[in-house]
Amino acid sequence: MMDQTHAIEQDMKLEIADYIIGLIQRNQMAAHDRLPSENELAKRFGVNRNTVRRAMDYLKARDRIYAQKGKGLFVAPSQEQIVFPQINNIGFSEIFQNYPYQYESKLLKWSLVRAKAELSRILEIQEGELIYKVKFLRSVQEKPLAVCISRIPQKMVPDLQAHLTLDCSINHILKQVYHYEHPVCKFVTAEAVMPLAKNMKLLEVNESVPMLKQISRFDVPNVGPVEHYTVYARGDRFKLDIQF
Amino acid sequence: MMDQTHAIEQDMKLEIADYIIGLIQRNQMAAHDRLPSENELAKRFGVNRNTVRRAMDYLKARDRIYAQKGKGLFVAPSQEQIVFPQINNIGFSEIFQNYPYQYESKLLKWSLVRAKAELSRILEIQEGELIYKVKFLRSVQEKPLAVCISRIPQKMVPDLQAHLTLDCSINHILKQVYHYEHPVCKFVTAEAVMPLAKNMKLLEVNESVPMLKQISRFDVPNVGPVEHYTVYARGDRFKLDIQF
DNA sequence: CAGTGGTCTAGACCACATA
DNA sequence: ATGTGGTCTAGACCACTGC
Repeated sequence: MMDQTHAIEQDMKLEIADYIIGLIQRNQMAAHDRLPSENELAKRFGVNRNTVRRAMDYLKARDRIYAQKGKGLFVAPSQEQIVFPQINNIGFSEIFQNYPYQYESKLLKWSLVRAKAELSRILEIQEGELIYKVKFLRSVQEKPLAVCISRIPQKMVPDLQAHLTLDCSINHILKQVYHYEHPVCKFVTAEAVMPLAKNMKLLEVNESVPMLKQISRFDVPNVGPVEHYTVYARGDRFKLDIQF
Repeated sequence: MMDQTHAIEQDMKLEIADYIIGLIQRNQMAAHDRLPSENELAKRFGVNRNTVRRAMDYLKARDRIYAQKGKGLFVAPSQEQIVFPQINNIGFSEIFQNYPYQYESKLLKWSLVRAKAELSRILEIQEGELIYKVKFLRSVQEKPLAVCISRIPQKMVPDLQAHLTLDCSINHILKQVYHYEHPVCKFVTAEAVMPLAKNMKLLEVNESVPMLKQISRFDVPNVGPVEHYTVYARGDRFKLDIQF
């Protein structure tokens, strides 16, 4: 079962994980095949089930396997990642108009808050000014993909809440209701982070799936900054693409 | 110690983690302050030390605390992240010429391999053609930041190994030795992943620190694709910045 | 009902740091 | 020598699945 001359890993977890990865890479197991149960693996490797569990957690975080409670562990399929082109004048809703994926955007909540230092700097407003904060859940193919938070100065969109519907698009509202030009992205930052507890449930991920966090600012031409936009996208389903 | 009327978290780990986050956010603990030991926290919360450990793992992955073996747990400072501007004609070495950071690039290994399907498609060569694969470790302020892998068709850089030194720059070699124009980035993809076991030691991170994985292609003007470039950057220290 | 993954307790040994 | 975090064993209970 195990290599007879395996290197002293001194970390049973990685040893077990490597063994499973080897099985998958050598095509001895295909996508959605069921792995031996945790108890079975513990017996075979002569370790405690807790050690097996840590190895499985490692593999889940790296998207090699997935678990179904009561059923078992399964080999994860090669992920079909959503490639998201980062273009400076286009948003989620517009991207997916040209994609063959079933796409859905759901309004989660909105609130009126006061701008703190960092936010007021980026939006070029005074600290303490009122800001609409609107949170969306974006899903593709019925599976959640990203949590997005728009922050827009109230003075630019008075009475915004009157136009927020369950499946509204901010860009659409800015154009149709407030008659702004199409906002343009001035910058994006992207970083890898671990999910916040509150987003784990929304995005249906466990705590070990990495997220791509993006912060951007959108301006209306000849008007100025209109939107501070934060995206937490599932790392296993989302890939940013920048063309030059 | 604990909230008297705390919500039933049904997950002691998150409850403990939230408590520590609260301490930090309310400024009751400052950066580099020492937390109570794991045994102490276990006593206070009336849970087993294993549960405390899982809570601490959660906080470490999110960069709220760090551990020192034999010493204790400490509040992590607000991370000074390296902001890396994604511009289409500039590489690591050139970026850091204009930064006040102490920067170092170290050649880890090189090898000559055959191109597989995906790689040959991107570099627009035949499958099986020989490719130089060169691996670097980039460090900033004495701390490792990213592992970078360059893949360059052998026919474009014959005898490359003769010019590889411990602190060489690929762009510099392409220009000075092979007299190419400065390569230009045609595209970049960025995604969040968990670290590979082999990169964990190099980058001095544990398995729960997310990585920003970037793949890009560089072309020499009027010549064509020259380099396939993969970067695994520490999520806690690296942020991508795109200006429009 | 038995088997599965998810969470937790209890206790052990190690390597490392500090006094 | 004591205390720390890091790893592991042994065993428990739960919620869920499928027979």
